Amino acid sequence: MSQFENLKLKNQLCFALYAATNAITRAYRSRLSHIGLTYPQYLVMMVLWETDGITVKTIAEHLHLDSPTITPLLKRLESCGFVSRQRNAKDERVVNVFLTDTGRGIQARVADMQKGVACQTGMQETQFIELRSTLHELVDSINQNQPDMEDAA
Amino acid sequence: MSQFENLKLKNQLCFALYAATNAITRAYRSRLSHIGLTYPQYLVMMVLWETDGITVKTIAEHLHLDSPTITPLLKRLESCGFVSRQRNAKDERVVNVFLTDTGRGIQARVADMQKGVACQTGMQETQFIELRSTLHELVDSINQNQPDMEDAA
DNA sequence: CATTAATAATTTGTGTGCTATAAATGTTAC
DNA sequence: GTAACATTTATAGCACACAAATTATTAATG
Repeated sequence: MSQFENLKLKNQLCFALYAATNAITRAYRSRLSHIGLTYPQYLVMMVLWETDGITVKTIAEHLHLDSPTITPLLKRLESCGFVSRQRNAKDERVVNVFLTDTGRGIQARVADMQKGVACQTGMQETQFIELRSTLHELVDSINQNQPDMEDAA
Repeated sequence: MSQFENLKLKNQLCFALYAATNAITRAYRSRLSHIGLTYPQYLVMMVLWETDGITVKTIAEHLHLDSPTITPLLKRLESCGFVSRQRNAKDERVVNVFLTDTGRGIQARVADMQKGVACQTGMQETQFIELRSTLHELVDSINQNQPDMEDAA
């Protein structure tokens, strides 16, 4: 047993997460490219399919990302014809994002594609659900225990 | 129950992974910035602490990334003084990467920092190990079931 | 009412992560 | 021994993800 056993790559939970996310994103990438979406764009579309017309800020909150991250992403989605962005008349600071007919139209194709990836993971339903649940707990836990106060320790 | 229940964000395993990886990377980012490393750079350093002097290709294989991805990363590590890159004399296609004294010297500080993140996850040892194991299985499974043959389906 | 504070979105700059391609070197076939 | 092929790295360009700063608008305060 070496010193620094905790710094071995294969013992790291963070690396296991990192590698798994990269792997599954790669699995989506080739399939999504046929539809004309990137993986984060696919996530945004899922948010809009659930709730059309919401604001940039709300989309960012759903994805646990910042507005600056998704602003250029939404512009690309708009230039591809999947969404339209409209500044809110009542509060002109706000931009609402709406699905176009095209954006709604690809939903069935995306659902098919999604099944393909699910197969590729080769995971049982029960294990799938448990893993998903554990990961959501992890996210909540990390966000609650944020130090945040910049050098408070 | 709506049609397309499988396309809801909160039901997605991939999004749970994506969000968890983003959250844990953020947790590392603030801590690593004091040391002068980014998160992927930290992963490379862990590889080198285990095996100094290996090639660019081998590092990439350990991290499940491609050489073009880590080449600029290694250059930044070199300009920060953590590693040195040396072209192999026997086979001049190959570049070996070596730790500098500085690169070796930060290992203890990084080990301390790592404990802080482990606390922030608020995870029990047994759950930690099980999650890590499940994720490694998932990565193997995705990589084995690669379609790969470009439109074979 | 005017000034200040807060909020929403964008802009800018840095660092990945990928694809595609090129360049350099090594290996093999003839 | 030279041509064809494979391997390794580097380069260029696109798309995130974030921090910090900016702009525009609204809300809050005296």
